[in-house]
Amino acid sequence: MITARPYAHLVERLKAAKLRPTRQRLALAKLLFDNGDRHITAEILHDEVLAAGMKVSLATVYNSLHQFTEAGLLREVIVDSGRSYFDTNTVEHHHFYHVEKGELEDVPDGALTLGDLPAAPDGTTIERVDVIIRVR
Amino acid sequence: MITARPYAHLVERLKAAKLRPTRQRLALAKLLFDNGDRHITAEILHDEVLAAGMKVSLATVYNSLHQFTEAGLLREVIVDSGRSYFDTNTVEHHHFYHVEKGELEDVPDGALTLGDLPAAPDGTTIERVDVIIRVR
DNA sequence: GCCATTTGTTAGAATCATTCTAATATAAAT
DNA sequence: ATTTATATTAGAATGATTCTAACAAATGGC
Repeated sequence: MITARPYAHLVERLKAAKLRPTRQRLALAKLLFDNGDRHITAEILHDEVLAAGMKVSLATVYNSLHQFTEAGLLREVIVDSGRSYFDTNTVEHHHFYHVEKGELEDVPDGALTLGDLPAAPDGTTIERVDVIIRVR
Repeated sequence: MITARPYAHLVERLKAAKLRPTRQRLALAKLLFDNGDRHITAEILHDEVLAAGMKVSLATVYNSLHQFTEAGLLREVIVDSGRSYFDTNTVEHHHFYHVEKGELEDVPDGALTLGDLPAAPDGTTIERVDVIIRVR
């Protein structure tokens, strides 16, 4: 809930993830988590945080995105060998990737059903399954 | 077929793709297409071509991989935001990706069936669908 | 509470994968 | 064979990402 103290819930969220609620992380968390579902790159988030008038280096944006991902607050989506996307929707789901615009979009829940998965190779375990539908 | 003139079939293959059969491209084509199905990165292919005693720059390896892909001789597989993999099997199929080893493996034909695809977003067309099964 | 020590965080500099472009080589035309 | 056009190569430049040294915050002893 967003109250009179607009960072209180973000402070709690970061603490719960065992990350100190620093000025930089709070600025990033606000952009990420107070704006509905988002698919974002480090570069774009960095531009946004600067546009909001806060000084955070690009390296810190990268560090934070990875820490948030590790903590389960974000999910990394790999669709482009050249830049990483991060998704604020951490529930297992799939994606459309608009190749030309470089934009990601969720496949609506239940719109895609994956049959039985094949057995994982010798001595390996399945960690995650991603379906990427490339559109133009 | 590999005959007494070990490059003849590769020369034909490159010509058919409207690419001049240069020394560099032949060396790369030999490593790629005369060794069964392969999943390879630019870096690895470069190491291999050097190990074979031929001088080809890494930039040329990249150029050639992209030209081969454009010509339909290779298929790019995106599993890692940081490096590109190229697959000599150009038939539509899916992959296991061993996250730790950084190795790709084909999902056996028919072992994975994808149900009906969701409709592509407003004014877009599906170009390609990839399923990546990340294993550990 | 205050200082010392440890632990966590930040961001400038370095690295690595990839692409760009100027130089080189091959092909086509005369 | 020489010129002109086109294709190819690879060194240098770029862009995304990571590393590490400087910095800041927390903890423990007094």
